[in-house]
Amino acid sequence: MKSRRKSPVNTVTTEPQHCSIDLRLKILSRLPFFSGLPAQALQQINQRFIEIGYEAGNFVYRAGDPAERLYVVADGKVKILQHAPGGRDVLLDLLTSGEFFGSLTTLGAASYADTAQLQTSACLLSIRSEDFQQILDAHPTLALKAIAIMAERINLANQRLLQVVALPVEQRIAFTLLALGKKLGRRQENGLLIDVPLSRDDLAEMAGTTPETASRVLSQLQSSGVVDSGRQWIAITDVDALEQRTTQS
Amino acid sequence: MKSRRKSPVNTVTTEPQHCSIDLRLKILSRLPFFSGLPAQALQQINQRFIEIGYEAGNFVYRAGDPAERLYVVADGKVKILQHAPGGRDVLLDLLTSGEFFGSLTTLGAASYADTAQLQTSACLLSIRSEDFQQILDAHPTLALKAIAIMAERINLANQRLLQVVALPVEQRIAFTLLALGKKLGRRQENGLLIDVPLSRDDLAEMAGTTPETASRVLSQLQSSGVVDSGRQWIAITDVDALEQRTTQS
DNA sequence: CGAGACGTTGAACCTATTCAACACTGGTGG
DNA sequence: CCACCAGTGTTGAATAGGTTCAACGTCTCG
Repeated sequence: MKSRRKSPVNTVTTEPQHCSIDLRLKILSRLPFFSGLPAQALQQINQRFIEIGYEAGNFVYRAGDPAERLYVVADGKVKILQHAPGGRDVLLDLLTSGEFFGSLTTLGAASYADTAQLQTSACLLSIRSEDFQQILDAHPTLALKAIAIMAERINLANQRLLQVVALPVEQRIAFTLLALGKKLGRRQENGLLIDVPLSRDDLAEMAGTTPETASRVLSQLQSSGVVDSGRQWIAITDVDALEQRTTQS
Repeated sequence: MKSRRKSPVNTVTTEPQHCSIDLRLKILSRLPFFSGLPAQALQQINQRFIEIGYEAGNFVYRAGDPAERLYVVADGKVKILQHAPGGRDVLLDLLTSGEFFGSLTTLGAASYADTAQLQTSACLLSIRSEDFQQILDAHPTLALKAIAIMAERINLANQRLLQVVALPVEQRIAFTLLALGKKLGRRQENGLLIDVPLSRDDLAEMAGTTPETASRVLSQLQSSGVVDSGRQWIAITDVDALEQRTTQS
């Protein structure tokens, strides 16, 4: 039975009102950064942010652009890419509501090393690095949290490096799908849906392989009943079975 | 001509007096963290550190150990490893005098994700994460610097991931050697000596390949006159030629 | 001097890429 | 409304790059 249902992924375009001032405060207060901060301080911080609405496919910034802003995802999904000279890319992360990216301070590199592109239409909050640096200066607790989050990201990057070097493609794809499921999964009748439009190319760029190989592995997983997938969507139907694939053959 | 001179790498064991109290202050003031801080504050911070001398090969900590200390390299070289279940490891970094590793705050993961091992005998300064967190709290400028340094490390990790995915072994090894030369290079008659004992296994673990392949590539580079190497040492005799190898065949 | 770690080289093998052809899907414009 | 087309996904076969296994050489240190 090869009938592929239409994509169950929610592709509804973000409405303008989703970026309302109310949502802004809510998003900011949900951020690991700002949780626990007095409402007044939050209000002040909120004023420094501007909001930007984009359509899917648009670039927030490209590698090489001057790095002078920090971004927070209010609604939608953003993908962070790294380009190789040979044309092959790596998809570093898929960010969702509440996560930040870009430049935190003015101390770092002068230009972005990676590219940020909208995976779906989205609403972003943005602040000048300069302004955010002042906020960090005024609230040392926030800086400590930022350090902790960045430490985690370093560990994640190292983990992925290890996987690419030490594990076969099949296992890497299994890990990638599980991570996506954990982060972006939505419970459904058919299983755990990865709730973002995701092509074979995207998956390949996450697992460090080619779209053809990603397709092959996915086909095999599908015929084993571990995942269900179609055009631009993937659902994990058997999480345990997929976890087993991360260890052996 | 295959005569290999004895290793030109300085393998002198760190003497106890290298870890003297004088050196401690000097090392700390050289740290990106603490540069520009008033001498008095530095003195206070210095008191929170303890010093530890280790012999080459010893482990500072292993993956899984409770993460509760931050370390600073006073003298010697430390390698940071990540272990794969299959036995294959990745050498994440080779730290030298002035660099830090370990756990900066108590907010992060409860245990280390990587392993720190001495590449040479070394002297380390160490502070409890708890105490360091207080220092960061008291000096927001330090926290900002820490954030910048971590952002750079994230970029570095992503860069390496990209290389492993997109570039052939030869180019990865060339990049690795150039990075090592830039960081640990010492000018010599025969060229730029990578001033740390480095086996083929180490090089392989840095470039994400096997010792056999590393040896083969190195042999080829040697017969082209680009590098000179022996047991546990490598020198770059022609930096420009090596840089060319990072782009093409 | 002997033993063990380190390094080199060869040959077979295998995994994943590459190249290519084809199928399906969804949206656009005639 | 249908036909078309570009984007997306699938599958096959050939290829190549690197690993693996193995044997041997060399250096260092006790």
